[in-house]
Amino acid sequence: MTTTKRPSSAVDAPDPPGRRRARKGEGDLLRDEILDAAERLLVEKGNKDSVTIRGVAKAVGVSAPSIYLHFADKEELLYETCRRVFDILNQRLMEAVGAGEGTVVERMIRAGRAYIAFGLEHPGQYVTLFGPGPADSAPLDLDDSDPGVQAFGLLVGLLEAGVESGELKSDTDVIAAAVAVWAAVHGTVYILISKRGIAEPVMTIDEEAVIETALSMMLDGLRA
Amino acid sequence: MTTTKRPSSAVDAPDPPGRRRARKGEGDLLRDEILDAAERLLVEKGNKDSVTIRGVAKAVGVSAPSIYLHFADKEELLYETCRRVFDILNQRLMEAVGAGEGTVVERMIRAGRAYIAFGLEHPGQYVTLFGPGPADSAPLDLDDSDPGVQAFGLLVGLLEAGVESGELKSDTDVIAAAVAVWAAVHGTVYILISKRGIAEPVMTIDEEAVIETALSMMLDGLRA
DNA sequence: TGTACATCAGTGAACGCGCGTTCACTGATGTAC
DNA sequence: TGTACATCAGTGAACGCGCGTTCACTGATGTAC
Repeated sequence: MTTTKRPSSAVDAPDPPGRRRARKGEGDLLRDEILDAAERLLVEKGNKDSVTIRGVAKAVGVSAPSIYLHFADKEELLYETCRRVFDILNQRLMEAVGAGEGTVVERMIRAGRAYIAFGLEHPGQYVTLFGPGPADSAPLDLDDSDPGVQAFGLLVGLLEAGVESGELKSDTDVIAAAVAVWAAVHGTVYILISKRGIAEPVMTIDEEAVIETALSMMLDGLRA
Repeated sequence: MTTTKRPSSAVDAPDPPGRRRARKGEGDLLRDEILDAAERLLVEKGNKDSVTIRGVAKAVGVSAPSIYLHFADKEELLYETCRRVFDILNQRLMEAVGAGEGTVVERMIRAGRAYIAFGLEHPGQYVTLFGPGPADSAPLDLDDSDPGVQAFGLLVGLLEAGVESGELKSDTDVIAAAVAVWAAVHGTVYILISKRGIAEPVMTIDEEAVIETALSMMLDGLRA
């Protein structure tokens, strides 16, 4: 079956060293490989600045300028990488909230758990999404298609439903509460990520217990 | 009074362009100026990597190699900068907890408020202290002199006192609860910092309302 | 008080490095005739 | 079916830049005699 005319390169060799060049219509194949590699490196380094165009190219097994065939510049590459990840998070949140009905409180717990689980599974991507952006970044003009805006809207909607149904305190400022809830789950993810491997020698942290405490704190404070 | 022999330089000119050289015993003066400048730049850039040795030197009005007269390398400079900031945070927390007695819950509220206020006042330093460290950073071996360990101990002690006095739930896992509480206040600081200037066009966030909601959520969840 | 000297704070030039990006190119792939 | 050609994916070399850090130095300050 090895009917390739290509000389010595192993036929099905893993991509990185010596990949097959894409056929004519298949330019987007490399694009996806680049995004995969960028995401992988992001997880590994846990830091936007440590992901370099040259590093991504090397990971894919391609020359650095090839990246520019698919992305205008480094910023666009990182933006697309993050967007893909964010879309997955959003999908998970929507599944958690939507699937099976239950009370608003139950749905919020499910959403919170899904959010935290996602963060702990994808620490590198998470930090990139929600970590401190470079201070010089122009205040992005968000619109409704932005996945962050969508996720936040989901949360606000949930809180509004809870207030209406009487499950949550009637005097809740839903925007402020949404930010506070987001802050609580975000903080939990963040602290657990940061402290992995740092706190270990000093104390062991029961991640499950922290998550349960955080979630129940959150809801006891909101419930009517 | 302008008895200086120095020729044209303005006598009391602001430091940056053309500072007076330190006298013999006063080498530490520059050290402090360097730390001040590093802290200032950290706040401005909000990012460790954007603070450069050359930038700090320029801000002080001194050549880059001068930095090495006072710090072994960039890492040490940044570490010392952070430590100074962390000591201030710790002091504020201890003041908040200690001054005036009150119930454990009241003291925790004061501490939480002090923590959040500190973070919002010093966003650049805060992010540097608690932001994602470089992934390659060796798992620091912390000891009891570390200000982070001290602050965490303060929180754990407070929670233990609350459990003992009956103010907090008797089955509280104090370590997990301490992490969760820390996560909540950290998350609040972090989200409010990140969203300043980003969310603005889309929605205005009432920072005070968020803080109050977060603190009360936290405590309603812990209270017996 | 005057002078020679050690000490100390700070400098200018240079190093090697990795970065993002550009440019002119190569050579395989598909298409028109 | 065979050949000439356009298109497209990808490359190698080079650019200018800012970085952390080192090195041999300068010149003011204080001290010993």
